[in-house]
Amino acid sequence: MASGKHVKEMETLKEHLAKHQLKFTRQRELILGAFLRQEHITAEAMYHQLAKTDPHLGLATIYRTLNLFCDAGLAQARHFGSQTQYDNISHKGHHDHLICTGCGKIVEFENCDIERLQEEVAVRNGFTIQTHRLELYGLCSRCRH
Amino acid sequence: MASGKHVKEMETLKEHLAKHQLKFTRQRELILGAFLRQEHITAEAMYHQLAKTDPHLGLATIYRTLNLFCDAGLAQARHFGSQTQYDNISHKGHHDHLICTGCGKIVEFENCDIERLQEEVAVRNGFTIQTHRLELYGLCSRCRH
DNA sequence: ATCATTTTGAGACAGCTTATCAATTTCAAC
DNA sequence: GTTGAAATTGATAAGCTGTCTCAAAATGAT
Repeated sequence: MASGKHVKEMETLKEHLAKHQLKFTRQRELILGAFLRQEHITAEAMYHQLAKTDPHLGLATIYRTLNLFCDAGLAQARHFGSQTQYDNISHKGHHDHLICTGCGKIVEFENCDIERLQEEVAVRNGFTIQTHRLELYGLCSRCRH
Repeated sequence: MASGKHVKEMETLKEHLAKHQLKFTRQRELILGAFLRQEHITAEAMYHQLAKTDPHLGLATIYRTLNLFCDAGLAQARHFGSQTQYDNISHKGHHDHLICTGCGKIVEFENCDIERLQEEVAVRNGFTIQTHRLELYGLCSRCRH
């Protein structure tokens, strides 16, 4: 099928399936391919996205499969607002947000020093970080008057 | 009423109410008092807690009021699992969270260095920080096996 | 090809949160 | 202190996400 792009992840999935007596299906292959193209996505969004090419792919199957990816260590569920975001673990370059409470403007940033300190905090508490979320709320220069 | 314990927060609430043509009610005062005694709580938990002394306080009112506190900057909503936790902002400065994606355990921490770096990022982008949210997701020592 | 086992799809169902609306409360103006 | 427009409340209905159910289909070892 589709090029040798996501071979490593496909292998990870197959290993997980084998280890748990689960089967490799057309749907699981399809959903993994679509998932790996995203940085993060909701089940609903993927449902609509895949409906174009696969109208009969059920929403329940997508939920089940994304949760399977979490078990296999390929994805990570994050609850955001009222929905669950499934983050692509293999996708690096995490970006954090500065959010203006006045006008809603969002500025993305990255800061290695902060990430390093986060790692220290985690280790000190016996945690292994998978992902994180950092949002700074405040007023941008325009809104501060 | 209840001692001069949460005067500052009560003032913050009253200012917010005045600014938005909202009214100061018995329920809002009651819920704020109960809320400030917690570090974080769910609407459901507060409902049961307050039911002992106020059996006719509606769940919808608690949700509405906790969301109001978020608008007023007294609370911050955090979605975990299928529920929403309302964090008490005023509680000892600001605490961030280490969240175990395996068992749901939450460890709170504070780190001045991270806060300082956040401030730097904000200044560099012309922002004045009002509050922030930092959540580290990963596996705790037990769940890592 | 056979067949036990797993998976799928569609919809029913369940948990958490918000919307609805008549009755009540607040509060500013008398 | 009354009055009355506007906001709030409580009870419940409705909405949204996500999971469960189960008959039909697909998988994969033999």
